[in-house]
Amino acid sequence: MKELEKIYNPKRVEDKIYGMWLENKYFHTEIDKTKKPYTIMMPPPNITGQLHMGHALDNTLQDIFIRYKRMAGYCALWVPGTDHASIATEAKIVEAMAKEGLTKDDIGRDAFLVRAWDWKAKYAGRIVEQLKKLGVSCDWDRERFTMDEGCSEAVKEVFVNLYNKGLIYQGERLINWCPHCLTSISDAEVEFEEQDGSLWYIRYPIKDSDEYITVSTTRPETMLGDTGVCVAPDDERYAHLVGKTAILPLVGREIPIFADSYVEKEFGTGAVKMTPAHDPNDFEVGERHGLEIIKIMTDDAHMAENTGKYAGMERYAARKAVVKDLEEQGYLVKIEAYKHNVGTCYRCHNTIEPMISKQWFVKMEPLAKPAIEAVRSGETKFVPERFDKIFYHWMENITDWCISRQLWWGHRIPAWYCQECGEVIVAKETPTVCPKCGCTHLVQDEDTLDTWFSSALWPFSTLGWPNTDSEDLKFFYPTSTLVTGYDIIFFWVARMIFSGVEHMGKTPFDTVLIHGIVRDANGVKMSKSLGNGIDPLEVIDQYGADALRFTLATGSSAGNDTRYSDEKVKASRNFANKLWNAARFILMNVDGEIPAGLPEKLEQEDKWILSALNNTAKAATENLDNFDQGLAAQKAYDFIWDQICDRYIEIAKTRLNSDDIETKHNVLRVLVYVMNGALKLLHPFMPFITEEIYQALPNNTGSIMMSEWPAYTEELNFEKEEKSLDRIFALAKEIRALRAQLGAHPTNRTHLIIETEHTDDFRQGLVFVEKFAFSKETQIVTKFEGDAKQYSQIVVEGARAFIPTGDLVDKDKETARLNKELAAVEKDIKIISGKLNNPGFMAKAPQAVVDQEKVKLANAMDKKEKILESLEALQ
RNA sequence: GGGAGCAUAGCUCAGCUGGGAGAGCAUCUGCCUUACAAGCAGAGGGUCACAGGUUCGAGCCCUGUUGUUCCCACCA
Repeated sequence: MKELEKIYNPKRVEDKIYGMWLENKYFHTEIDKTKKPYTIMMPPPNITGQLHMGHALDNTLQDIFIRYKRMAGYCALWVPGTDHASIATEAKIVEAMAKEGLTKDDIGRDAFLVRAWDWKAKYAGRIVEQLKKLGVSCDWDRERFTMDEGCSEAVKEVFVNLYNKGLIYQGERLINWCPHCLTSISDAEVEFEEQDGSLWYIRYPIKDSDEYITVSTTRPETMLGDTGVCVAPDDERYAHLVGKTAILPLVGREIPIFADSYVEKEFGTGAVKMTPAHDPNDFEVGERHGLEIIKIMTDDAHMAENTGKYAGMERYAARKAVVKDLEEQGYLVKIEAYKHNVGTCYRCHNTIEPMISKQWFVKMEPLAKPAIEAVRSGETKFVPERFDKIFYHWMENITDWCISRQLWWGHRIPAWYCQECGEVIVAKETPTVCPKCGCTHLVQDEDTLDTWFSSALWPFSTLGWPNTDSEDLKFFYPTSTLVTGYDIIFFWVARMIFSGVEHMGKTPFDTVLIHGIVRDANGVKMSKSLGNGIDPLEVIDQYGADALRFTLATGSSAGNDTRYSDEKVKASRNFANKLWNAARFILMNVDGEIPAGLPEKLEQEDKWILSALNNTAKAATENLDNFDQGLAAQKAYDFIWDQICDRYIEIAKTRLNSDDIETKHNVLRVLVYVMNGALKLLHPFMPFITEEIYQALPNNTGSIMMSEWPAYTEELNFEKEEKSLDRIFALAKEIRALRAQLGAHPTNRTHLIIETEHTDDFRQGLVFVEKFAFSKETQIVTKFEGDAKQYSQIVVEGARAFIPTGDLVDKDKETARLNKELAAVEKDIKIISGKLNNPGFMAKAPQAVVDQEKVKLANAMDKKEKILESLEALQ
């Protein structure tokens, strides 16, 4: 006999088991052409990151599917890795350097990169270790990093490729500039925030006239860069001014007044100041009308030297100063309070500054089109489906992607400039001579690429691309399932899809499983700044990884947010403990060797539980195939708790107490078989405890994670036994309810007569009828012949039970109970006969439904009659 | 301005292609029934947001309304 602790202790078990899995290389996958591939690429966490609930959810889901598929016979590969996260990491390093009183410029690019790689070495491992605590079964031997050699090779290949096709270009355009991170960012990286601002009305004098034209703006300081005033073409108020010249106050610059349909007459004064260097719309209008572009701000959002007395002022200080001067000089007409949206940097949340700047861009339209087509054709499916709309909308309205970043940490742009002739050379290998002028004065572009540029290639760069001969690439690409949150559909999912289509000719995954975000118990998004985040590692420490995983898996459904609460984890922890004790019970009864496999002779209750397991396996498998992991987990939970623990184990006790060794062994063998099946169904959700128990059960060899998934089999389908046992349970349940209402103590065992056509079934189940119904000297008859007046009666489908009233106590309570039952059954009868008397129902409802209703009615009538009998007997 | 999700028991949520509303937690009652009190046996509790419609039949399908969350756009 094996003694297990009374309370399951995940801490004792989890690290030990994870180590065992690693040691045995169970996570490692090699190509096995006898199997079908099932591939998942882990969304690489940032190396600066700490494991948070979002990671826990995302990786739990992936682990569930990869473990399921591995057991179900697929060649299951899960590739992990980390992302260099250029902007986030660089910010952290700069921050750390600031504490030493150093800046990037102080130490220079090379020394900075040394620090960055040190950082990577130190912190990439941290999040990996944290992931392991969750129990993830990814192939760590294949762990990748977005800046490792292979990924870097892929980045260069793609850049050169797209450049040669004219899909990457360099241009002077208006971009989003983050004055804090000191880099450009893409449109997708701008987050708009509603802010209380003002609308300033400023009048600009018209040249050679006493007239003014009044403009309105939310950013008065940008007037220093104004190069025009625009009005609506059909605006009669200003028609006479179009073509004239305005004089820019404070600056004195002469700027044209012109018309463009961009302007809406109704807003403000209907006249708009144009600052093409600092406003995206103005830039576009300016391009149409050939406006001069005057950049008036520095990279750190201070006023540039060309702004005269304002030069060097921070942008908001300059705003104040400009407004003050305008007011003093009589140009300020009025100020209105105004709510508007302000773009902020998604990393640091500082207000971005639109600026004209020379950057590298990816031309999106030619890439977006085939990607849209691929998804439309069903090559990649979103789960839930509705997310394809978000994808389409974004892809259909996509703007060119600004990919250059003024950062040092990242993939340096493979472009060189000839210092002699100005030639631009884009190449994978560092060029030594200028192909145009032959000189050797070549300088590489200082900028690096958007971090998402490399993650866009993740599904194939991790499989060996650009080496197209890679066997891994051929076997595992396209991957199967991408599991990720809806918050990065634009940043990542869409870009992986068009990259896959462009470079591989195939979308990178079969299915994109989208999940929501994890909120706190109050439904508030967990965030660092709010401090309401819950550390998964602490939860694991307290309740175990299995409990956390189970909570996340059951609490979330595709596309929806989920709330985390300790109560839920506690419930999962309790479930783990329940399972533990069920296993403990089995092991307590194992004394020495028992034969492996199922016994030849199965009792009806054995068939019942085996059939239930069989059905559970079928249903749970279907759920997993539909990505309804929560439903699958729930089914395993219900099966273990309700069927195994509450019923079968109770039933088994009688045979376990038998002196006959074969009787005892037979039931043990069924118990072990059923427990094994249940453990397997639960394993993807609770890998640790299922492994621990699996290893302890007799005759099990190897690891549960490499065992075979329980598939449905006709051999274990026993409908008759299921029905028969369900009838017994139903009857016992009613008897218990009666007893509870009458306040019968468990020690007060009653006599019981069961009237049924299924006498054999009940006789076979007699011992556990008595156990569940707290009866004694139970008789089973086909026809009750006693005096009904002396008995309480319980009626279920196919059986009726008689308990001598003398054995129980309270007549009034029982009368009340029966009256209540009577009312319920009468209500049923009314509803059902209503249906059956409805000609429409009889004519149009399917025959099966009609038959079902007829059976229900007959049962209900029968029950009513018997209740009336019982009531009468009580009087 | 455009779009999407959600609204079911006190709380958190299930509810498959329409066929008499479920779970966990919480509450109440009774139990230390020798695997488990992190447990066992019971009980109470819901006009499935509202209003129409389709249907023999609607939590589920359609239309509208309200509330709520989110995404996109960004009129200076």
